[in-house]
Amino acid sequence: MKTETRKDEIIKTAAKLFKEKGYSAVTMRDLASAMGMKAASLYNHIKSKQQILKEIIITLAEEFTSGLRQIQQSEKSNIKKIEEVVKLHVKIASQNPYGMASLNNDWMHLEEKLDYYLELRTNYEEELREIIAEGVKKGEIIDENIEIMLFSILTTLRSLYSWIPKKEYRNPEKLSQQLSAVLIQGINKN
Amino acid sequence: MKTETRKDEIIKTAAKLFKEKGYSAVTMRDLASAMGMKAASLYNHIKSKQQILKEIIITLAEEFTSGLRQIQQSEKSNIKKIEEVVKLHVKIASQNPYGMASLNNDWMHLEEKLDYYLELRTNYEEELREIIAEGVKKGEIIDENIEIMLFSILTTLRSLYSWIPKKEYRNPEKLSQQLSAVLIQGINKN
DNA sequence: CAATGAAACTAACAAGTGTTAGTTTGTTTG
DNA sequence: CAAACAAACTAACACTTGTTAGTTTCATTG
Repeated sequence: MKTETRKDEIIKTAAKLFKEKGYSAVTMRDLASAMGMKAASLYNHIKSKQQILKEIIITLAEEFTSGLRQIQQSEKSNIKKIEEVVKLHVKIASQNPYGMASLNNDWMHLEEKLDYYLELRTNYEEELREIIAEGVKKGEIIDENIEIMLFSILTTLRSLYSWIPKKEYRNPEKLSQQLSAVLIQGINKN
Repeated sequence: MKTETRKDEIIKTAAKLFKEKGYSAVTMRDLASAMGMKAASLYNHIKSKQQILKEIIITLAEEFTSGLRQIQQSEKSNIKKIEEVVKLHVKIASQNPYGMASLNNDWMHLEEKLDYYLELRTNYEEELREIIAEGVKKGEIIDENIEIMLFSILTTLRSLYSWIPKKEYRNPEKLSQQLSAVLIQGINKN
């Protein structure tokens, strides 16, 4: 684990600002001012505003993708896999709630990397859908509309970033467990 | 029901654009071009860009507030009240998915009306919390963490606008019922 | 000590921003 | 027909945007 570079600090600060006002509403002068420097100085460390967004979003999207792949390959029940997915989201959202806001709200402002992002996102949804479908087939999960179960779970997990900052939710283990309870009771037969 | 004015058309078009790129990224020239006119001509009908956002968001927020108040005042069980809340969200999101995107993603760009919006939002959450708490007390709802149940339900309902446009979900009655099933099985004791 | 390099600066740019003023066009109405 | 009106237009404004070029500052290193 290397020490944090100036570039890392800029990206972290940018993520915080993006969360508050959104990518488009944050100017390079806003960002510079939050860093205690002039806008032009930012360009000693980063290539463009666009690159900052790209690094925030793509890094996170790839974390989700590789996290889910690992869960998928494990030999657990499908219900257990969903519990692991909950843990994955809680973990990533706890580590980087600001970045998660950009991922959720500003992905459409990706330019060159937009297609790549959408591919990751689509694959992620498809793999999670697969887990649920498998669970239904094996009788672990109730036979309710799969799309609705998928999106109910996913949208709840996706908005975690917005309430994780509240102090009640600072303990990731406890949060994951309670969240799993609420989300899974709803789809767990018996 | 009056016929749609030019102003209404502008607001509707704006909502569509705001959904795609967010309030800050949409310029008055973008909006004008989507309306087939020049930017300056918009000002014959609206006062400012800010006013468009305000009308979109505040109208919707007040619809939610008055909808929930009616549910609150009815003499139903708390589980039934939650089912009504689901219906309310499905109904509003079906009628105006574009506006809902602005409500969810661009409320922070409200200026004078920001405090009023936050008040409505806080009250809404508080009343829903009350319904859940009441349900727990009366044994209708499992004794799990109330905040987690609240936010799990609310965030799912809040993102309805993003998947309602898909054709599988165009039937509000069916969607409400399936959604209630998934969300409520999770908190319904027995 | 001289040279290097990281990290800040000032000044400026071309393009785009929301908005205003004043004008034109064409339809409706007294 | 004249007057009034809705709804578009052109031209321009003051300001903000992301970014580049070139320069200065100062601690580290050969």
